[in-house]
Amino acid sequence: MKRVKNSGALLRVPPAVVKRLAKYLTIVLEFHADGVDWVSSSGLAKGLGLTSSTVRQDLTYIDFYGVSKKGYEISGLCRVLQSILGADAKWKVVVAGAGNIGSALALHQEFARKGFVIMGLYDSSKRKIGKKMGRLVIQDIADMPDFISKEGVDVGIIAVPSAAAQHVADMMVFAGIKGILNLAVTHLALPQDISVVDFRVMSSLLELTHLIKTRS
Amino acid sequence: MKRVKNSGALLRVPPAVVKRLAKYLTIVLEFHADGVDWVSSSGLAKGLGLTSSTVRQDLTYIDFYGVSKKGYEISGLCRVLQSILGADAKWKVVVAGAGNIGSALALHQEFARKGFVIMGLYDSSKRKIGKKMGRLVIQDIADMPDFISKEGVDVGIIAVPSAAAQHVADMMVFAGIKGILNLAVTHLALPQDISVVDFRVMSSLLELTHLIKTRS
DNA sequence: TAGATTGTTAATCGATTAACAATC
DNA sequence: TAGATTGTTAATCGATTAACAATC
Repeated sequence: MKRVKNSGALLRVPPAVVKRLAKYLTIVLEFHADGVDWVSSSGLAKGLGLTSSTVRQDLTYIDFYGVSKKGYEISGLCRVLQSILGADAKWKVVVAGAGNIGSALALHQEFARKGFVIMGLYDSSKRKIGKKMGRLVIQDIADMPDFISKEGVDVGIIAVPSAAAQHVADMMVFAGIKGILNLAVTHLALPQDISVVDFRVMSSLLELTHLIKTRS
Repeated sequence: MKRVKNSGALLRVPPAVVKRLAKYLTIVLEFHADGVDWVSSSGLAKGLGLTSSTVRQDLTYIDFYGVSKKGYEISGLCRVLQSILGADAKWKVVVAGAGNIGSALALHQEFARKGFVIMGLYDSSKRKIGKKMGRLVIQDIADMPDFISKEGVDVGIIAVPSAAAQHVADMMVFAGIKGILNLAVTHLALPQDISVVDFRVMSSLLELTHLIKTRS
């Protein structure tokens, strides 16, 4: 068992692995909270519905080593996973679209606990602007770009209707946003250096109904 | 160009393809609403950030044929995609967990428009039970299983805290649910014949922050 | 006809799994 | 020590892309 993985490079983590690293982090945080100190690759696998081989292969991409016969030390694993995912930093976030889902995310307690600070909630509807949502007041979306630039907001969550999504994304990018979580069904055409992750409940539901129709 | 694809079997659609079929459906419905009649594989690819080769390969799995030089006839493509995804049927849905996100999904207009009928919204908090959310009244989660069985509910959306998720899922399965959309961070251990799709905003956000940290 | 676009095959690329020496 | 579990390699499996004859 050599002390250097992948010739020490730790460069690009494959997309499929990144998706799972977030799962490892959540389960390992739970173990940590429960006072568990060590976990094996098969323990992680069982908790997440994976194979132990996949787990060990995945952990190959992070700068952390297990111990023969004991497994992985949980607090260290937490720290390294948080670091690689950026979960050890504070992220400034704005939400565009104060409909049911946008408002729910803006109020979502989990975000604050995990270092995502919701700085603003925006909408274009005169009827909504000025309304209080928890500790936030819904702002005019026309004021969003200045706020993003001035505060150095990192992440924009797009929860506006499909037809407005590209325009809102363009506003965010122009104002200097670094990444976008896109809840709208529209595909966003954006510059290469802007990170985008799509998050669509309707797509997931249709994936589910297809599975149901074809069983298993 | 033969008239039969994949020796006419049209059996299993690979998971990666299923995920994209939902995207094809949304964009094709938009085109349809805009009065467009035909779309080429490169037109679809451009709108979704894919290659035309991927699009043609994907459409190989559905029982629908394009026409040389014209592309794909949109209304027919809609119909076949809806059929394979189950979007042409009505689905009975319950939501467990009346927090911000559960309530937002229960009120989400898009669901009703797409054939997903929210039949009930459940919570275990005495403080919430009885409260009105739009046209729904929050019910005691203890009454959920009977309702699922009696009404033949197809899909359960789990939006309860992590610690309760497995228990709620077990209740749903016992009552005869067919599929679960899991918003909780916990991995659900369930029988093989129950379909599960995970849908986690925190995972997507961490995927995004990792991307931001590593640029591109 | 000429040109655009399909469906399909084959090649490439990436992800997962199996196997096992190293090791604590 | 004996046994459990790691990290790594190689084999398998699945997904994407490239190329092109068929065709309208």
